[in-house]
Amino acid sequence: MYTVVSGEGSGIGLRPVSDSGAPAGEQRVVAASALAREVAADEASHTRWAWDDTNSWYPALLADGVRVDRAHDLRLAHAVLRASVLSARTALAEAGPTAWDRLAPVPPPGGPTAAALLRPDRHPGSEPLFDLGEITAPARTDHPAGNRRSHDAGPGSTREQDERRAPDQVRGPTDRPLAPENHLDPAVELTAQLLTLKDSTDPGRLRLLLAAESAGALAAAEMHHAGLPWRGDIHDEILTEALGPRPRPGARPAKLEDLANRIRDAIDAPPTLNPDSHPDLLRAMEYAGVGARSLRKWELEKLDHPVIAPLLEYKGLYRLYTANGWNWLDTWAPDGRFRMEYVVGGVVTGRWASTGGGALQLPHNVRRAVAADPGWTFVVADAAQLEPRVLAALARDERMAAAGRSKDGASTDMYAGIVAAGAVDSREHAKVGMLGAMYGGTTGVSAQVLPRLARAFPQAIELVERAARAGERGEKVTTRLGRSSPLPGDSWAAVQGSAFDEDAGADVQSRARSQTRSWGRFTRNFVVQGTAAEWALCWIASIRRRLWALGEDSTGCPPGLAPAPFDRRPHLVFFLHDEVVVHAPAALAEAVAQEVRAAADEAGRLLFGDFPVDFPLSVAVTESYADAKD
DNA sequence: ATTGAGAGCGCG
DNA sequence: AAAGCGCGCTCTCAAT
Repeated sequence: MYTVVSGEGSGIGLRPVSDSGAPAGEQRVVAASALAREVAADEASHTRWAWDDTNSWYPALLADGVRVDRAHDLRLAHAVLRASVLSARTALAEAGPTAWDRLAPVPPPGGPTAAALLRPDRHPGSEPLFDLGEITAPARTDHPAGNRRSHDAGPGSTREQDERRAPDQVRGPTDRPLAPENHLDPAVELTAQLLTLKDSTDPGRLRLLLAAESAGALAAAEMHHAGLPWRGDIHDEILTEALGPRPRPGARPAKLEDLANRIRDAIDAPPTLNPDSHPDLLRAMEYAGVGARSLRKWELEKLDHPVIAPLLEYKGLYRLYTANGWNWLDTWAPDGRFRMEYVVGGVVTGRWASTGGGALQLPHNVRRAVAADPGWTFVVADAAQLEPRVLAALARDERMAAAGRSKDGASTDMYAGIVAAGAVDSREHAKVGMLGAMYGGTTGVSAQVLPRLARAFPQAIELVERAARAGERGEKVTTRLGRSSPLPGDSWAAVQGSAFDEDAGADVQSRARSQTRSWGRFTRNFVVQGTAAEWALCWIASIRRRLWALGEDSTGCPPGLAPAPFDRRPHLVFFLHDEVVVHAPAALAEAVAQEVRAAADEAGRLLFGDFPVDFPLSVAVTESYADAKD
């Protein structure tokens, strides 16, 4: 059973819809102020809440202390169903783009991103659907961004990326308003999606994917609501220790100023030289005979010159200061919680992205500021070698899966297992070899050991090779649960075509070839990264359900600093691709660790049934995120 | 003033 | 050791 939630004039409509998509009762309209109470009452019926965008509705419910168990996020589901090859021959996929294709993700309320949108103060979610078009948060586009770095960006690559953007992508507020007929009813859309599932070639997998994606949206909203416990005083301590006291606006911190002077001295540069200006610094270094052709850290490290040491130190501290300095602290964690803004499904592969705050790039050197509340603790868990294990299971490569299983209490390190299986000589070779196989590496050690891996694990290697070849032909590839890759844009085909012209120059042909291989590397990686993302979604979906159930028994716990409804409950506070942080009453830590492990097993079964693949975790119970060694 | 690029680094 | 996947952020600088 579903309950469709929608804005209806001054109130909010709640419409029961059956699992087959048929209306299952009259819509009732309730006042916005009564929504939380109504939803809480209906949770007992275990309904699945269907709404346009989780962030339009759920934050307000959480603010009222109401947690929901299941949801169906129509925007996210629509995107999956439109692209999946499993639903390619359905009405929803074959029709033209609708308003649902134009929706940009709604940012979490109350954060810097939402504030930047200058929205008039309204009750969130009480507006009709088409108003969502005002959101200016950048929608993720369909390109794999394989050409973003300069060294492999051929001429015109930027233009190509723009052309790859589908014409129906959401744009900013200057975009023309959607026509009234495009203002679609969420109940109508839900019915269409349920029919699409039924007509798809694998309803089971797609249903699971949509449920996992929506559960992810719930988890992301909950993590934003709860926030990551953040000790501003510790953060300040880290910064002051590294940089000196906080400088007045416009000034460099003392340590940076110091290092800047040492850099200038070492290369005889004038005091006016700004080390933040790459062209100026590089020119001055060239004049001093340093011999650097770029300012990349790993290239500088190879050089021997008095300027190198202070320059490397400067770069490190500069990074800390600009990306995660006092400014960041003021903006993103002013009140003891870092409220990260995840963008569920924000990456083409299905991984999450984030906007503002850099939640997915939290550097290790500030993680000490992530400290549990008094009486509480963190359970930090990460999946060991997730992607190669996913590949083994995806390919049903029994020998590779066996290399990842622990025997007789032996190591659960899959790379060690690959060595033990006699495939390669060292753990390092196993690691770079597998990474190369999954990323499409063509040089160095990675390429050297690939043939040995292919001999030992022919099924796994064949799977990624086939994905690469499909991409090179311009075809879609699909993950375990049915998320399909985008097609390359029009300009891709144009370049391919022009390479076949009689008078095609060598440069045109080589550009076409390089573009072909680049897309092949993208699709090669898509199946693995995308399926790993699905495993992770199932994992956190299971975790959040288990944690809630665990909390039922802990009502004796004294309330913590965590906001309701999590004040007495262990809850997720951080997610990073293959890693989670749970904030839990200290007394529940061991129970939480057990549930997190059970959730990983459950995720493996959901994706791969009884195929014998293990997903071992490394789990740490700790007061500080920094102490969780990974 | 604002915008877009390139460079570089953070994370998985 | 520095190529091969996916991202976001912040800086400078040139163009608008």
